[in-house]
Amino acid sequence: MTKTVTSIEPRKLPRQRRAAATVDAVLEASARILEREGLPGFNTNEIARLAGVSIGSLYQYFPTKEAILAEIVRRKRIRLWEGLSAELPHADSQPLTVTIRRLVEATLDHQADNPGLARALDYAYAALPLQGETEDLNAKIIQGIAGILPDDVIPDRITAARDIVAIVRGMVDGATLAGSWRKQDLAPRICRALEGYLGVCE
Amino acid sequence: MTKTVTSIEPRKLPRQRRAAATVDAVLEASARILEREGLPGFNTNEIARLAGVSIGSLYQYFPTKEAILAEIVRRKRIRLWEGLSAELPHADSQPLTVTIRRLVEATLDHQADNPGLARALDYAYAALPLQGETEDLNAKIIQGIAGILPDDVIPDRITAARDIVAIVRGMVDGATLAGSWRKQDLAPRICRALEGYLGVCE
Amino acid sequence: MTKTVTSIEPRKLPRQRRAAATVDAVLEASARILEREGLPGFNTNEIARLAGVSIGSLYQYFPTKEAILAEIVRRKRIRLWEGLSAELPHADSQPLTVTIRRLVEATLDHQADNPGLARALDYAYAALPLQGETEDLNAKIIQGIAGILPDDVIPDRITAARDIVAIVRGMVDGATLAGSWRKQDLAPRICRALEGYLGVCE
Amino acid sequence: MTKTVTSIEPRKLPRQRRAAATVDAVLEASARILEREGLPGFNTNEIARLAGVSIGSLYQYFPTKEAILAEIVRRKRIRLWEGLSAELPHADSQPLTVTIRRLVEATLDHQADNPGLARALDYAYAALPLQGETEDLNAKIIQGIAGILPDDVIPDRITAARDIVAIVRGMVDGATLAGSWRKQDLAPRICRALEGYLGVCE
DNA sequence: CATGAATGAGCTTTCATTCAT
DNA sequence: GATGAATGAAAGCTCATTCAT
Repeated sequence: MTKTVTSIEPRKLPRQRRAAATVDAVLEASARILEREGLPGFNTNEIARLAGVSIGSLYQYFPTKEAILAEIVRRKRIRLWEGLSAELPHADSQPLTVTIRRLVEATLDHQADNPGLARALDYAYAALPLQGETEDLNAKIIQGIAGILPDDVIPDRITAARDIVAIVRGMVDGATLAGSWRKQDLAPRICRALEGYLGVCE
Repeated sequence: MTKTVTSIEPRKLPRQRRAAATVDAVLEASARILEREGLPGFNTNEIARLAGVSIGSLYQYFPTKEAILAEIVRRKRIRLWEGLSAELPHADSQPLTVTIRRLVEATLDHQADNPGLARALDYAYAALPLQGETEDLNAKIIQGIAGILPDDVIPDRITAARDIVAIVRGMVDGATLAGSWRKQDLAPRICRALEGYLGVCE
Repeated sequence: MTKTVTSIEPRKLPRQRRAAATVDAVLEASARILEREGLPGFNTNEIARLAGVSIGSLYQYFPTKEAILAEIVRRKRIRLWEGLSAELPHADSQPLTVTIRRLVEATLDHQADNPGLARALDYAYAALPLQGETEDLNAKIIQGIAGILPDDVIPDRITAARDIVAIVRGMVDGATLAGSWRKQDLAPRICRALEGYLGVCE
Repeated sequence: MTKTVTSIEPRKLPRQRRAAATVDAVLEASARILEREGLPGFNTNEIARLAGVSIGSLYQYFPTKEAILAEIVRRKRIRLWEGLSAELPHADSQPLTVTIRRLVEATLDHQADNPGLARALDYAYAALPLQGETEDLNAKIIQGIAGILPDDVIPDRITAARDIVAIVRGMVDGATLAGSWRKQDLAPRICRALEGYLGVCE
């Protein structure tokens, strides 16, 4: 009758510790499935099964399966932002290339845990009507990167920041797809591309 | 994903013109759906409807829905390879940066028609048990690019070629996601990154 | 992605005879279930099972279970209107009480086949976002009845027509609920109420 | 519908005031939901939420959701009977039409508070394995009405009483469905029908 | 007693695929 | 060959009810 508008926001916050464990289990199982099976294998029954949780419990906390996806993205973004923002304050006191390298390494550290996951999320991401906080985090990341760029050389720093993110994402996804990678191999290659893009190759 | 292995090859070659038209209609409809709705909206009933073809006819030419995807990828790769291979012969007689720019522009021309499609295919691609010809084309593209790289500066030319493809892919996808792009804006940015990566910034 | 707005209209018209049989089977099974189990027992799995049809076939023709309900209502209304409209032309040439009696009898004939069904439909009816044709039929029925009422005595003929329908409906539902009824018993009682309402008791 | 027979009686009498408040809150919330969403929206989780009571508490006092429904019906019947029985003693000392009018007005007063509720209850009513007290009240109401009917004119006073109830119910439901109504408009129309039915139009 | 997390049967609906016409 | 009706496994999700805390 009165069709409730299904949002993508988590349904209710877990008040008891037991509930938080359930939510975590669901998210972890989801991430694993996403990584192993990709988007096509991402279904709530399988998630619940792997999480060792009843399907009903899953839906206590997430109104739709997209909401699970959105929460994974949100949590990932939070952690990525934590990693990046730790580096930004030092940008003033060191050469740009060093800051860049630090940011790339932070990103690779962040991806290293579950490399396949990022690809699936990157793709799913676009399809999601992304909610406030995650969008804010994205903006923050872009702004943060834009902030370290020298405004005398870079005409449009926001576009540049977006390009930087795109380059890193593209290269990490590519490397992941081709097999596995080690930070010490991949990071320098990414940095070369970024430095070239920024015109700071010496 | 883990499914019973069915051939992904097109079921039978369309000998008659009518049949070829059917196949084309299916592929075009599929591409449109993929572009508009992404992988989740990609279903055979809808494809048949949009193609103006009965579902039965669709299955005359494609044994599974993955086969449709594979054929789209195959055709796209063919065209991309056509675009790229036309530039490669001139690589010897011109500076590397010129060749790079030509290749980037050829790629952007190729993507310009249906910008959203590439993202979906890139993602779907990995899930597919890729068949011979398409894999060959991928290899050819990588080899072709590797071939123009100076082997005195680049230690591992195959990896470099892969990175180049990844950078281009990443930046085009990023630009597509952010909105629309114009070749004359995007190409120089991509080239800067590539040149930096290759260490040829002057 | 693009959530198709689910209407209540039948999904596609059956083109082959086989398909029409499927649709009829679904509607018949639905009516039987509605009659026997009421609204709570009205579920698509049970309907398909009783209809001897796969659940998929059911959804080929009806986008939602409400659409089935709507179609049942629509078909019932058509038949009721057929029954009533056959009597209306004679209204001029006979006393009002005779016309009333004829209409009541036509209604009882119409209800006699599946007495329980009407109650469920009457209730479900209100919850349905009723579509054009059925609403039109309702209006026609009200208008038709209003048309036979003497406008010199009845101030608001539309309200009167609605009251008449309500009285008949109420008494038939009541009689059905109390057990079973015979037309020759029930019709005179209904007519007495209607005549009293219209002020034509002699 | 065909279910394992569970008692429908309230689970335990609320001895403390707090408990009575819980029961009342549940019943009020249920009524509101029933009125706004109808039978399909009537679910215990939602009821508990709207009542501001935990689902566990709800099940302390009502063994099943049907029990809630039954209790609502029971309380409504009690109040209706209170309204009606206040009028019955005067039946001897006044004309039948006056008594009828009084009873109709009492009924309308009773319905006025929550007009939509009655329809849902009337329908749900039939599905319920009605328990002793409510059935008694129904009988009392019928008997009470039958008692005021002149046995010289009305052959079967029980049937007549049932018809009267059915007419009133039908007309009130109809008026409610058509929009809202005012007692001073609706009561006379109902009375006309009843008087006609009873053959007391002057 | 109250709470609310958890359960899972069961409902609605989709969609890849087959097969009679 | 083409058609589209039919299929049914499987996915998404709800909700009555229980039970540990």
